[in-house]
Amino acid sequence: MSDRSPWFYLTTPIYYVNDIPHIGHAYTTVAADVLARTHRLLGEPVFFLTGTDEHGQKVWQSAERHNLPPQVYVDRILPRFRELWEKLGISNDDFVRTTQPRHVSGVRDALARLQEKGDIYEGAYEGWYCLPDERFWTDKDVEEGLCPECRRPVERISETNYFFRMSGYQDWLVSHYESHPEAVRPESRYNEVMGFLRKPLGDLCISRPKSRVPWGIPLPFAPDYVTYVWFDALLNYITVPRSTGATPDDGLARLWPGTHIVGKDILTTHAVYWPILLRALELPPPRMIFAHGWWTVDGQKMSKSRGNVVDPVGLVETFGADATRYFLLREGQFGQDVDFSRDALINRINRDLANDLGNLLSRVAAMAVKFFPEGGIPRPAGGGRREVESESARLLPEVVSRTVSLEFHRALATLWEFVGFLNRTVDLKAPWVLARDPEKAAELSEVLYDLLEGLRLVAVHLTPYLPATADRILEILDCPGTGALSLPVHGTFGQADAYSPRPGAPLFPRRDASGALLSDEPERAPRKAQKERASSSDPSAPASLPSGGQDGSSGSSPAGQEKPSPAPAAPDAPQITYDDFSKLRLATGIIREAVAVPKSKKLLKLAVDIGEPAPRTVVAGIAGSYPPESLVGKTVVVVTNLAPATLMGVTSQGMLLAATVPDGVSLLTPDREAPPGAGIR
RNA sequence: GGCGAUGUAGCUCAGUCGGCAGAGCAGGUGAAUCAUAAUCACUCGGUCGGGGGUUCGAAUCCCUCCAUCGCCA
Repeated sequence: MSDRSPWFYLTTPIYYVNDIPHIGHAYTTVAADVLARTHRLLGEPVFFLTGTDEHGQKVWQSAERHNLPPQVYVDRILPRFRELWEKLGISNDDFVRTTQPRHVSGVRDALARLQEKGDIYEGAYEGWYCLPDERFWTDKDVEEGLCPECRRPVERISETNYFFRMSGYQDWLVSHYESHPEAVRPESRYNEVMGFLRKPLGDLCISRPKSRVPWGIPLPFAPDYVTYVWFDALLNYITVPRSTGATPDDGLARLWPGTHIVGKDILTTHAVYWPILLRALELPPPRMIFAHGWWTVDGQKMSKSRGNVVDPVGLVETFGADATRYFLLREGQFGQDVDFSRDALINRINRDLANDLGNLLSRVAAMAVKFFPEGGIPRPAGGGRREVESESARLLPEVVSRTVSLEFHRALATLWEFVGFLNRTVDLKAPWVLARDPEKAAELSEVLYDLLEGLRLVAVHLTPYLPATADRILEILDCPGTGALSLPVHGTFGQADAYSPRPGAPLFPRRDASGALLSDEPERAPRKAQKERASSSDPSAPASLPSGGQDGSSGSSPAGQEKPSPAPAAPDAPQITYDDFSKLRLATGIIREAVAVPKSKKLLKLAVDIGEPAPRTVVAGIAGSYPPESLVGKTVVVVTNLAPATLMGVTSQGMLLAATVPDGVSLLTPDREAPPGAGIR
């Protein structure tokens, strides 16, 4: 099999569906997303896979506790991950679940093959078993009857199981790594793996008796056993490629070998067991395994028992997907541990995103419009000094090469070097001075073109990291990407013919120390006040960080500013004018009929009387909070000039206003009786 | 206990082949007024963990001690 498939096949680990997603999951997946998007930007065919690990004892037990069949249970908790990836803008090409038939059959095929080759044997095993960790320990490991890893009690278990013969492949693996030192990174992890391989490898237990663990893939040759979750999970990296071709072998030949991004905790599994398993299946080893570091929180290890687990959903909701992505990859080296703190996050947002980048775009776009109200700032003819061009040619290729080698923080630092250069250029060229002298009009135009073109290049190179922000920059520059961007086509200076930018709301509003938006800062400099804020300003903050709009936060704003923070309802929501608001037509309406929309869990079809000759049909996603019969006769608030939309086959001619509350929604209703169709302002 | 790594400015870190100690953030001073009180310039700040050695010359190479971390047992 050729090792040089043109495809860039990239995976994250599949996440244990029983876990609550935390910042570490987000870290791995965002990093992989940036890498995948960069390779796409370079014009390579990319297959980016993530997914969930759904078998095993813990899932089975949770399902039992919820009184649900395991499959129903995992279907129900799956959205925790899926929705997080959606919110974070993850561009995976496929999503594997270990309960999918394509995976199950792939695992069974692999097991049957190993069995035929004689790489699997039956053996007895006796040892101490830690139920929560789902692993055995030897007598030496166990201290006082407690699991050495999690300190919970272990139990003595003796059982017959199936084992995978690994020892026969050890020499091969060592020589493979000796000739491919780049295959495990960073280097310190490579050294660890080589150290691990200096000692003889034991065989790997790959089964669990069904009587103890009923939730898994049955062994094809021993139906009373299920496949051990690790073995099951690893194989996803090839069961999915198998499912993408006309035949399994076609699909595999196209995509495999892949590149794996994993956390440092699962390095041995991926760098030792997995290549050997592949070898036994006569497949080549992975191209590269990169083990990244862990997040600490305010200098402390992140753990459930400490209660300091950082919730990525809260981060995205408070700070936005792009700011979160930026922080994750900018704050530390990808191979090493990094510390999370709310102060550091806010600092990155204010300094790098708002001040350096956002403000650069604001000032350049504002000057372009001010000095050339008709727009059309052309690409300067001929040569001349092109500092921006040469600087872009010096720095931007490095941004790409750093990214491709997974040095994300250095890639971003380099891109920000260019941003800083553009800011310096503004000060140096002082367009506002040029603008005072009509004879300098040509020079002014050239300077602005250079800056705008520089900003376009920033946006293009930002695409993998901050996709939504990159789009917004291109929109403001009025050169939105025509479909897919490509570095060879769009990545060099001088591509745009002319600029007529359209300034918009700030890319990243500044935040105060509590994280609230500072959209309209008061006259009297609050800067001193911020500087003076006690370092112990929010002793209460540590644990639950940004788990949504905890209203404690605005009250604890520094220096006793009583000013209510300007409603940070939607973190990235631009400020609107009264004109904007007045476009909205709101009216009271009385619900005359309410029925469930067939096949929908959330939607109700309502007939709402808003004083028009006939009631309007409005489809509302409130079935979770209101039984249909409870709604008839209720007075509600309707947006009446919303463009109609068809949901589940029913056309809705408006929408109801409702507050989002913890357990669903709460409809807005007038405080006193109001007739249908009363206007609302 | 074995193997490996790390220790550089208040913080986070870069430092190639041995050749005058660097960046960002934080601190200080000033300039500018296009911009989200943003930006820009200048500046303060280091016994390169301790000790010893090699060398004309050591953050860099060698030895040793200390501290921290990782993998394994």
